Amino acid sequence: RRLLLLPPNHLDAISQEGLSEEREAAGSGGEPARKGKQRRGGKSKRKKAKTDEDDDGWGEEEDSSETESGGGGPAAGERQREHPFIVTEPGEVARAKKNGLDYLFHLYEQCREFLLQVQSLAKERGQKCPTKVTNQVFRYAKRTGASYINKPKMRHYVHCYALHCLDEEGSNELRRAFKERGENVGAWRQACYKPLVAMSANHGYDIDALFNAHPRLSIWYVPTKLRQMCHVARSGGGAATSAAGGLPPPPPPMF
Amino acid sequence: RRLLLLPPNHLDAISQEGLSEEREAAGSGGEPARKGKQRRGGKSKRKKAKTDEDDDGWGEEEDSSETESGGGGPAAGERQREHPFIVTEPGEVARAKKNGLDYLFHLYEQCREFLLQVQSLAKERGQKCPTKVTNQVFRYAKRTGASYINKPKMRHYVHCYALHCLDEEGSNELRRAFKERGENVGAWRQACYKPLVAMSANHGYDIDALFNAHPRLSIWYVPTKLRQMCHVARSGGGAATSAAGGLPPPPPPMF
DNA sequence: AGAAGGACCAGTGGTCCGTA
DNA sequence: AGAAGGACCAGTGGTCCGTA
Repeated sequence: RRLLLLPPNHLDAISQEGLSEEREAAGSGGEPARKGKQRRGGKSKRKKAKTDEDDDGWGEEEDSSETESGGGGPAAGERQREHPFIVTEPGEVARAKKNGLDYLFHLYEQCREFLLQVQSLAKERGQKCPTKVTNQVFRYAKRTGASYINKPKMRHYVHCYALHCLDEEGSNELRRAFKERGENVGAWRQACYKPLVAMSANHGYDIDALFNAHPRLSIWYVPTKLRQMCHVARSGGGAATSAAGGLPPPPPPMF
Repeated sequence: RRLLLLPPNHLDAISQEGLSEEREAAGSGGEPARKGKQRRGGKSKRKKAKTDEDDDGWGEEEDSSETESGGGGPAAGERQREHPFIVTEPGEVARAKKNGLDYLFHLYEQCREFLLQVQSLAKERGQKCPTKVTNQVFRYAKRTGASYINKPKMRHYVHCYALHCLDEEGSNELRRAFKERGENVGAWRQACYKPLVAMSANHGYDIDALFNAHPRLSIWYVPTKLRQMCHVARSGGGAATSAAGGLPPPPPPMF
């Protein structure tokens, strides 16, 4: 069951060791390992050879077509990243060093499971219990081996996941349309904002309420840009722009 | 209406100016005002002469009995603080440079009003809306002139306020008993923990649930020590201490 | 060019400890 | 001594920008 959650090309504990070595090597002499703006040098991450259990049918590849370093795993000095996403239809499996959108959404479900575990641990220990996917959860995910999950990525696509949660049909249609047109992931991502703003209008443009009403979505922070777009839509959506003085801003057109 | 919320001895805008001067004087030469561990020197706060409107019947004094500086307001170089709390019965007004516990609890109600204002502003502006009394709320309170409200003080007595909210009768009895015995505020404060832990037992020792069930209490963070005490009570409250290996810790005796 | 993510940064929750 | 609160600090939310 757990293995089904692994990504097609995840990094493993070996990478963690690589990181550790890097960290230790940095503090030469034992001083508190200054973290100046320049801490980008050391390249020592490694990728492990893919094992059979890792093939979970989610995307597959990254094996024989390993060109950059001849034989086995990549040489030291290569920085391993997740493959970029491409716009895929629902159910479509991405090929050729790409990841599909089903996999993207799957990462959000994984984060939710990590949150549930962190919550469960916190309760056992009598500690504060997070209600959202926090830094603590990302750290836990990484420690648990899910090194392919990171905060910037998850935050970047939250609103895409939101559309998937709130209007799966609409989300699916959008994916098909953008794949058809050959648009890249960035364009699809941008297009996910509009239907969400439209949905928020039915709730007085309260995007937080919309997120909180959905149990799998409520654990995610509302992205700043989406909140701003809903605010602008509420304020500027009407015919005329209020020319009156400062105080009570445009009333929300509720339902 | 607003004036009724002011404390018996609040500081005012003058104090803020004093602080500003202090801050500017610190950065001698224009460098980024280093904030080393030593930033404790400058004394430049001032207290303003009390005006008639300030007499709101909450505690009164600090007027003619001003001994330390002869005539009018205190001289520059005096650091003004709120008067310390003393244990008072419900309805009892503290005298002689002391503040009573009704006033303490009143501060919590004031913070709630400041939170409501911050929330209202945030919603108007389409910004994140705090659900708790955060740093932002304390900053807003201070800016609005409530310089007598500060975070360490409010956090220090949160559990006392919790008892007042959740069991006003019990809280009142405790106050009477501790006043009778001539106990100081610290002793009364310590005594407020126990009844709360006992109440939490009825909710599976889930102190967060207890806080969240009360609308005026739910806006306050659960104090670390109270959470720990509830955890200890849940774990060690039973007859025997589990000698078994690590994993599933003591089950909560729920109701 | 398009995209993934290490690392930074302003402001947070939490509370110590120099102060009165 | 008992108590109020300025100021510190580790770890947060947020995302930029050097990287691949």
